[in-house]
Amino acid sequence: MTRVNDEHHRLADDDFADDSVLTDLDAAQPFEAQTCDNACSLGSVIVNPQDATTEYDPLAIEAKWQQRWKESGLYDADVAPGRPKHYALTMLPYPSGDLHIGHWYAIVPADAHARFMRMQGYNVMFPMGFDAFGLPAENAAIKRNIHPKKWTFANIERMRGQLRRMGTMIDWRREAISADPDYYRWTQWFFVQLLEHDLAYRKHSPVDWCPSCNTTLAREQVWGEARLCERCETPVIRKELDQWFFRITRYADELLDFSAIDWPDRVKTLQTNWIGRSEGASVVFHTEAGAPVEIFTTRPDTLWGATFMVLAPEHPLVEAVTSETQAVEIATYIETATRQTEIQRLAADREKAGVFTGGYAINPVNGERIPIWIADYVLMTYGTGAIMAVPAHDARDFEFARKYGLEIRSVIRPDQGEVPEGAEMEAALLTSGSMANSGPLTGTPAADAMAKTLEFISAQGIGESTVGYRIRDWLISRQRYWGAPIPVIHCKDCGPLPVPEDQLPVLLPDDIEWLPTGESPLKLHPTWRQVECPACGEAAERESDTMDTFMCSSWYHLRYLSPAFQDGPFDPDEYDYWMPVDTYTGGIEHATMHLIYTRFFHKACRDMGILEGSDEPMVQLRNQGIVLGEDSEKMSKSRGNVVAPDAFVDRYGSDTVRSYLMFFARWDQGGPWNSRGIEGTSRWLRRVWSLFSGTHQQTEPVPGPGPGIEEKLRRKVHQTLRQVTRDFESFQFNTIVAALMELSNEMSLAHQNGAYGSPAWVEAREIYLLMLAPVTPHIAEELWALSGRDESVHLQLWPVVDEDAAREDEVTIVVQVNGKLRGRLTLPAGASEETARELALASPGATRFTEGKTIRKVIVVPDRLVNIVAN
RNA sequence: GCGAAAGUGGCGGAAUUUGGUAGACGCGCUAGAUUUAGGAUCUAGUCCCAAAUAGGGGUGGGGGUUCGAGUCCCCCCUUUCGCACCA
Repeated sequence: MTRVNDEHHRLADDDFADDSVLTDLDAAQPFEAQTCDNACSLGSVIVNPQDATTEYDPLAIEAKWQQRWKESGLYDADVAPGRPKHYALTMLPYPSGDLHIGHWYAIVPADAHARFMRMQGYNVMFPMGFDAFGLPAENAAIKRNIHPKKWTFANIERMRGQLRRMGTMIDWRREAISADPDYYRWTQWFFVQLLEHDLAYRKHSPVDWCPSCNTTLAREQVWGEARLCERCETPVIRKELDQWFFRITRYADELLDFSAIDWPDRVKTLQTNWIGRSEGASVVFHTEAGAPVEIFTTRPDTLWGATFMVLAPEHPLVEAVTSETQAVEIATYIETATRQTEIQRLAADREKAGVFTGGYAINPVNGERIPIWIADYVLMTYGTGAIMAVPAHDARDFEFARKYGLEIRSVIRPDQGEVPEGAEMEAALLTSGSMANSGPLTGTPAADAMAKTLEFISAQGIGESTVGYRIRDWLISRQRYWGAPIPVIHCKDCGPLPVPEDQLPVLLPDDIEWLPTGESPLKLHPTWRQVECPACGEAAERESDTMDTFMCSSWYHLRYLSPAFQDGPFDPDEYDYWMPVDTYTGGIEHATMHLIYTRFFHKACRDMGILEGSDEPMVQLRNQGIVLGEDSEKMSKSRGNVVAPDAFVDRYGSDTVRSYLMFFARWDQGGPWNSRGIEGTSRWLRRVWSLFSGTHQQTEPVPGPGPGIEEKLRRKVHQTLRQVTRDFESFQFNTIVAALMELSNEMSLAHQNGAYGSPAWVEAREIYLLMLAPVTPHIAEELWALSGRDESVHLQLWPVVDEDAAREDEVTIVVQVNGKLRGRLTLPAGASEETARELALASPGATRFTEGKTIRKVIVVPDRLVNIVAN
């Protein structure tokens, strides 16, 4: 999960991970929040020498408050029965070395939202941790000869400091690190539970293997048609191996049910497509060779149009059905097909090719003898690896039939027209129609075709309705060192057995050696694998594969509940209070990986009796977009367009970086970083500072506010409060900052007009600082203190909109003639339709255009507009 | 090919509840003020055409509904993302 922000930081951005980090690593120092003293000595970059005594000095302010917040435990979140809770979670980072701008973009608005919820009165927990197992650490180890553990924990230390500088409300007491034995002990424990509940199994099967990462990958980690490794974009190859799987397919139907969660449609669609449920039938075809072949079809109503059958080249019955005369050709084809997959099935318009096996099957609905072919357009991994081919009504089968001169027979009568003659068809007929040439079912209308056919085949005992899924069981074995060892012992006599719970964790050995074979050092370790069989006591061997790191990240939100808990993966009291996660934020790239795994994991744990309550782990999900480089390209070290947040924090302070990240783009969309744009939020905060720190005070005596000034100020304040509240609720951070900028402009004007010091001003300042608190917590805290408050601004409740004050008492009414803007009227709010109509009709803007015309109609929208229709 | 999202100034982006003043806020730019200086600050301006404040045009293109469309409907184009021989 790792990639808090953009897609594969983990490895594709090894770019990020390796070089950049390692250069500093020897000198890696814990990065502590600056104390006031040294921060002050750094000085402020933006200085107006004339105001040297009162200038905004973000670095000093931020360091001071971060220190105080830490000391006072301001953000500690504890179980408080009876108090409404809010569990705000953001996807944990992978400790790649340095926090980059994408991490800031993911975490800062999530933090602002969490702070807002806290001011709404919730007991908010906002924890953080590290997804610390994974390949970059091993790559670093091999490349730089640093132990993965050392590399990882040094990076964590560094990133922790960088995270602190953000000024978040993270409760660090809850930090969890997946590579910590106290953590992975429980990851292993979960594996054992899954194994004992038959939700984990070991199977010898073809799996995707990345030759560059030297490990197997889950189906979810193989991308695109070219079948590239998700991390290094190397084409994967296929290997036959004994591997561990989790039965996620058992949960396919439940995972399609999103009714209990508020997640973006996009994610729900991605997961739905990934699961790929399709209803159909399985039908058994007998073969002349004897072995029955089961097929899956979504169109059982076209059974009578099946004129041949196709098996995947890997289908186990290929050999059995192949005739002697075709054996050589078949063997050659299989070899070619296999090699093709191994090299990589090259892209685009692969023409369908296949070979006749020489064998025949019997179509069970009509007893016809149909040839059996093999072709690689039939996939062993979907359905049963065998299809009935209905060329008249399937585009692929049609193409294949034409190429090899196989019979095409239409069994659908289109709504208009006749049943097409197979030999004359130019393309497969895919539209609906009634059944034709279909024996007893001929004439069945399209609407009943499926049901009737299913009824028929089930009555005949030749098939039944089934559901096919695209999703496959989750392959979790990795042939790597830096991961949680799969807690299994292989005994010659007793088979694979789980490590007994009292022997967990199975610790990773530290004394490892990297051999150039690319193989996991665990496999080659001289002693680590040697154990006694827990059942018979004989010599046995440890499993040397480790778990997919997505297993670690499937339950980290549970470890945050009680990271030190020793009697189980989490403290049930904490679970009962805090779970489920109320707001989850992170990148969309995990839609079909982490976000589907963690749902499965939660449901599996529920069924194993480990947890109860909500059927879903995370109630609300929101995704942020990606920050691109200034060149509008994805950031990468090789492109040299990586934005380093530290430099901007040094120069402008965290509050400025925070507010700019919230302001510069729609959060869910992201966009290119602009180093000049940040000047805008920097200026804004300096103006806010001078407005509220006292430096804006005029030396001349102020005559007092003019007429209506206070009222106008209050109106703007409460209107802004209404908007900001609503925008926080809907994660519209850019307009929150815009609204605050607008209000400070308005207040500046009010100040010039003598509002300073008036009751309306005092109220405005208070509300302003409260609204500012979640966005820029340090400056808000400092100005709050300067205004004479003793208690932290972050302990205050969110202000309430005074609707009376927010109400406009005068409105501008637009006068249109034939829909075109012709003038404006200022009227008291709530003026009657008659008044508006008459004033509009008499207005010079209108009369100029209505003169000499007949007025046909006048539309009056109260407090909005008057449209005069005339011709 | 299938699925989803999106096209608004030079740029990032606003336009809420319900179709009702398009361009909020900021960047950039222009002019001026101030300053020894400025990548500082302040003031004014900044959709286009046209022009002193009139008027016309304008939200990817075309059509439609409506008194009125960035917003609703239909067709097309473009971009991005996901899936991709799924039977």
